[in-house]
Amino acid sequence: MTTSPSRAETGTLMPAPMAFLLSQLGFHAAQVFAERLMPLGLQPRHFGLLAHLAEGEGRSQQQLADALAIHRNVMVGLVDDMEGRGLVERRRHPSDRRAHAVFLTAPARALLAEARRIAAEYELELLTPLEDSDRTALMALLQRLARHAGLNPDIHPGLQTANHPRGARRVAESRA
Amino acid sequence: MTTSPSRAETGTLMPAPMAFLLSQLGFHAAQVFAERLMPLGLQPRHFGLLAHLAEGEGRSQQQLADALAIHRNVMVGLVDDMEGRGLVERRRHPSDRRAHAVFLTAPARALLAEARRIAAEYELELLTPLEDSDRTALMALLQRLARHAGLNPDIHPGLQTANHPRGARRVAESRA
DNA sequence: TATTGTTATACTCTATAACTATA
DNA sequence: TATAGTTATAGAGTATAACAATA
Repeated sequence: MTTSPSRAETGTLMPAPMAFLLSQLGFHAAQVFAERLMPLGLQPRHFGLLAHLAEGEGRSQQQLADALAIHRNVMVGLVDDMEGRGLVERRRHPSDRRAHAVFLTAPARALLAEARRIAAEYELELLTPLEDSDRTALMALLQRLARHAGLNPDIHPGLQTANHPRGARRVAESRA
Repeated sequence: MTTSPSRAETGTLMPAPMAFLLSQLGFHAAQVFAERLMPLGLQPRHFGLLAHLAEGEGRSQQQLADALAIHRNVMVGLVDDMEGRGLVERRRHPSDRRAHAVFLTAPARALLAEARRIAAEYELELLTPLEDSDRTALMALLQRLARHAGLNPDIHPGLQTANHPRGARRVAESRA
């Protein structure tokens, strides 16, 4: 082979090196996290729902969907899945007979704890090359960017399933 | 409403605040970039291919697929699409009659220039809250993380289409 | 009339495997 | 026998719209 004049945009040639690097790292982190979660039978969206419920149970599916920016139609399947595995329970909503009140089960709490352990473990690996002062500095810088970008701490853009008035999503293909 | 004991994991409660924030920002940046590219009729993958070809034309589809970590089957459709829009040309490969040599067209160069302008513009917006010294520091920190994570400057994980022996991808759903 | 949960349908995207023509 | 490009098929995931029950 040896035909590799490749090794293109190594940073300097990119018009948006920071955005690209940020995006690369962000997708990579999400990918690794998802892989490590797999042995638990969980996907990031499951983790997101569990973590959110742990902060306050009894919410309706619509409330959960809004909070995580997942479409309610998708939330149905997500709750179906987790209820089938005995991780959440649908109970009667105290004030709205149309809605369900979603609760965690004991096994779900144990599973969430384990998932959090895995997340913390990966966090350490990811940050290995940085000393404490660097980590603090990086965190502060990223938070400033996140704040300016208007990011909501509860919402991960990778889990969004459109709808929520949040900007176009349609893709421009000129294929067929 | 006012029923929002929500506002959960605001950073301190997260087991992996840096990884989560990084991922949030990375997905957000990719999302905004994709939206801004849409008016040009381009998706990030189109931009990736154009940018890569601009660094060296005449490569085979397989070489391009390897370089960008896109599956060759997907590369076919991508090149089909772009060829149909007059952005790339498939010519005879000088040394391998099985392969095509892919080249950019003049309109593609103009389009790539415009896309780069858009990218540079977004980069500035994203980095608005940081002064120059902060930007330099952030860039350095992210590069250290990227290097440690083994990221390839040419490959964006969000464009990967599996196959390439790069680790599992299968998802564990226990639905049906 | 609007909203919650649900379901059905169409559509997009991807994975996988196969095939051909070359190597 | 292996590889480049291509195509076909099936599957996962999503968007959209509709519906019944309730607000």
